Amino acid sequence: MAAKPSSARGKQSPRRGASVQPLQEPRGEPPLSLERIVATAVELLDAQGVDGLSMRRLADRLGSGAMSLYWHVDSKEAVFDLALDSVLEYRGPPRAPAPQDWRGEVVHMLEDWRASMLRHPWSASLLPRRALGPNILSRLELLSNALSRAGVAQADLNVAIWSLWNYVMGATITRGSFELSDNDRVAAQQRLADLGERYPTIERSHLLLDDNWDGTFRKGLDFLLEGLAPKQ
Amino acid sequence: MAAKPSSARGKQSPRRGASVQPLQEPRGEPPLSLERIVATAVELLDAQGVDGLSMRRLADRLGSGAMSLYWHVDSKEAVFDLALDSVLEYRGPPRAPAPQDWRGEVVHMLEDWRASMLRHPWSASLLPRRALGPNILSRLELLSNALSRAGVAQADLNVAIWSLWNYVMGATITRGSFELSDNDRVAAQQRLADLGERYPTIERSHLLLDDNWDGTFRKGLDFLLEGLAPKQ
DNA sequence: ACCTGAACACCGTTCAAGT
DNA sequence: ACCTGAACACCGTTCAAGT
Repeated sequence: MAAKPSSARGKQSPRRGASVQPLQEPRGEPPLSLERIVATAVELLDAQGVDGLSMRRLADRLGSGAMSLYWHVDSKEAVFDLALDSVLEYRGPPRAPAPQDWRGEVVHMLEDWRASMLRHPWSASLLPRRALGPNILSRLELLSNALSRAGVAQADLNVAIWSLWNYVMGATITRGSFELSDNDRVAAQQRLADLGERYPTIERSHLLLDDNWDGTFRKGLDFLLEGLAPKQ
Repeated sequence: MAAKPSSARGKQSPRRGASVQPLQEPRGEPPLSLERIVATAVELLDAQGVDGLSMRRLADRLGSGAMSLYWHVDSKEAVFDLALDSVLEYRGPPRAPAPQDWRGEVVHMLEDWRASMLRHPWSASLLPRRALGPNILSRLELLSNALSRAGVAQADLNVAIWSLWNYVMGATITRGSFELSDNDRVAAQQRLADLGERYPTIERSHLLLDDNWDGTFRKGLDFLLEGLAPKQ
C-alpha cells in the first residue's frame, strides 16, 4: 500500500551534487507507476471520499505534475476503475470449507465483500456503475457454484445470484452513506416523532435508530437464503 | 412540469418599448420559484444525468443568472434533495386492496418505487445518500404496516424492512447503471468466454447477458418475501 | 519513454451591488 | 424582496514542448 522504500530513481539521473544530508531526501519519491498511482488513489479516496479525488491532488501526493498521470492512465475514470478493482479481492475462507456447507461459504464471502467495501466507503457506490472486474467475477462464480450445490434450479440460478448481489449492494451502499450522518439520523427519528401520526409504525419500531448494522445484514441475509434455498 | 404559460413578469417592469412582435416574447419566462427550479432540475437531470446538472446550466434553462438560484435555494446539494423527493411520490394501487392481500400491496408499491426511479435514472444512486424525504417515509410506513399484518414478528420487522429496501435499491441502482452500456455487457460476456475456465459457471448461465430485468426483479422479490413471511 | 506548464472551457460559491 | 456580474479558488483535459 505505502510507496516502496527507495532504490530506483531514473537510473543515472545526475543527482545534482551529493549534498550534505544524503539520508532522508526531501522526499525520496520513486518514479511514477500504475501501481503507485492506484495505491495512492485508494489512500486519497479513503481519506477524502469520491469528491476528494482530483487529478491535481493525486499528482500532488505523488510528487509529480498533474499531467504526468496521463501518461500512465487514460482518464480520471480509469483511476476509479483501477482503485475499485484493487480493493475487492477475495482470499477465501480461513480454512477450506466442507463441500456440503454451501451456506457457510456464501455467508462468509458476502460478509467479506461487504466488509471490504465498508473499509473503503467510496467503493460500494462506485461498483454498480462499473462492475465486472476480475475480482467481482470470481465472487459471482463462487456464488453460482455454491448455489448450484445448494440445489437451486438452473432456471433460478441467475435470479438467485442477482438477488444476493442486490441485497449486498443495497445494504452496503446504504450503510456507507448513512454512517456519515449519525446526528442526522437521530434528528430524522425526532422529526418522525414530531410528525406523530403520519408514520406511526416506523416511529414505534425506531426504524431509523436501529444501528445494529452487522446483525441486521446477517439476519436479512438468512431470510433471503431461506427463500432462495429452503433448508428442507 | 413545463414552465407555466405567462402572466407574471415583475409587475410594472417598464418593458422597454412595446416592440413590433408582442406575441411570442423571446421567452416569456415566469419569475423564478422553488417549484420551477425543482421541475427544471428534474428535466435537466433526466436529459443529462447527474454530471449534467450544474448551477450555471440550470440557470440558463430558467433564463436567469446563475446566482439568482441561490436566493431560492441553499446550495447545489439542496437542489438534488428537492429533485429527488419530487420524483418519489406514491399514489397507491389503482383500487383499494383487500386488507388481507399484504403481499400484493407490497409488490405493487415496490414495483412502482423501482419504476419511478428507473424513469429518472439519476435518482436511485442519489437516494441512499440522502433518504428520508416524506415520500420515502410513507413507503416505509406502508411496508411496515403490511409486514405486520403478514405476521412478521415485531423483533424481525426492521430487518424485514431493510432487507426489502436493500433489495430494491440494489436492483434499481444496478439496472440503472448497466442499462447505459449494453454493448459493454455483450463485450463482457465475450471476455468471459475467452477467459474460458476461470469462470465456467457464470459463463454457462449467461449471467451477464440476462436482460429480463423486470422478471428477474419480480422473481427475486418473491423469493425474498417467501423468506421473510413463508406462505404457510 | 516519460514528464511538464500553459491554456481552455468549465465548476460552486462569496461578495458587494443593484432595483 | 429578488436578482445580478465580477471574482475566487478550484476542476479535467488538450496541446505543444521539453529531456
